[in-house]
Amino acid sequence: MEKTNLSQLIVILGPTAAGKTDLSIQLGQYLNKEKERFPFAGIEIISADSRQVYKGMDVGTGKITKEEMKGIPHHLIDIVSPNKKFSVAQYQKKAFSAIETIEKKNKLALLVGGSPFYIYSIVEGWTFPPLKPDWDLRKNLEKKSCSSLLKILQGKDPRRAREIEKKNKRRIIRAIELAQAYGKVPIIQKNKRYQTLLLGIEITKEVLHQRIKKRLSKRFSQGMTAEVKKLREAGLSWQRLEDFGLEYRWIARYLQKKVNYQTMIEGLQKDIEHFAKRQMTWFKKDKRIKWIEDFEAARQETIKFLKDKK
RNA sequence: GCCGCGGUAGCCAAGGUGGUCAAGGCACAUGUCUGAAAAACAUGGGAUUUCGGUUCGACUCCGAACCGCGGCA
Repeated sequence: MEKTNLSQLIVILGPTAAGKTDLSIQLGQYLNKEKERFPFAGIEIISADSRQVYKGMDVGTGKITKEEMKGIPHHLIDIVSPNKKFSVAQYQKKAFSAIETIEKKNKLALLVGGSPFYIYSIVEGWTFPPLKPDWDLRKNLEKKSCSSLLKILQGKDPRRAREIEKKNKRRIIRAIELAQAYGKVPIIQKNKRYQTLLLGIEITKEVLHQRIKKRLSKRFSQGMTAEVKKLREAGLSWQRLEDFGLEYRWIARYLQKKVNYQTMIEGLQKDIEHFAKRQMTWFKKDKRIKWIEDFEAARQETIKFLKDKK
C-alpha cells in the first residue's frame, strides 16, 4: 500500500459519453447516505473537464444541470468566460484549492471528468514552471517554420530539442518560451498530494459509438446550434470556436456555411470518436485504474479503498 | 442494341510517351503529450475489375468479358 498520510481522492474517469456524470451522482448519493460508515461528512464533486469550465458552454459540453446534481456541490464548472484563455495550470491551482476547501469541511472530493491532462495534473501533482504563456511571443514564433524553431530550441536546450515532436509547432513554441525564461526547459516535478482511487468506466467501442451518436442528436434537439450562435454573438471569434473543438468547431463551420448539415454531423461523430480514442490512450497505460462496468463495481472498489485507509 | 467515357486499397483520387518499393486525402489501427489538451502532433497496414494478347518487361499498349456513367436509337 502506498503511504496513507495523504488525504484520499476518488477519481471517476473514462472516455466521453461513457456515463461519468451519472455514475458520479449515483456514487455520491450512495456515499452521502452511508456517510456514517465512513470518516467523512459528505461528498463534493470537482469537474475535470477542460470545456465545462467555460460559462455559456452548456449543451455542447453536456454540462450537468442544477437538478441533476441532486444537491451535491460541484466545483470548477462555469468558472471562466469563454473569451478568456484558460489552461491546465490555472485549473490545477483552482482544483487544489477546491479540494482543500472540501477537506476542511471534512468531506470527500470526487474528481470527475474526461480531460486526462487536467486529471493527471491533479493526480500526479505536476509542478508547472510558473511561467505564463506569452501570446505575443507565440504569435511571432508561429510565423516561423518548425525546422527553424527547432534550431532555436537546439541552441538553448539540445536535450529537449532532441526529444520533442519535430513537427508539433505548438509544443516547440512552448518549449522555446520556457527555455528563453529559464535557459533550459525545466524538468517537471511530481508532488503527489493525494492517495487516489482511479475508477475507469469500462465500455466497448461499439457501445460507446452508439452512445455518442444518440447523445449528439439529443444535443442538437436541446439547442446546441443556438448555443453556438449565442457564443458568437457574445463576441467569440470563429477561430476561438474552432479551437474549442468538436461540437463548437463543427457547428461554427456549419454556421459559416463551410460545410453542410450532413457533413457536420458525420464529421462531428468521427471527431468525437477520435477524441474518445485519444482519451483512452492516456487511460490504457495507467495500470492503477480500476475498470468498472457498473455502479455496483464502483461501489465495491470505493468501499475497499475507503476501508484500507482506516 | 449502338457510340463514347470510365473501372487503381473500405471511400475519394494522382499516375504525358510501358522498366527499382504505384502519390496524396479520408477511414482504420497504434501512439505522443509538462501552462491552447474537446487542442496540437506522430507512426503503421492495405490497391492496379477479370481473361487473353503484344513485349525481355504492362497499372500503363491491343482485344474481349463484366460493371458504372452519359448520349443516340
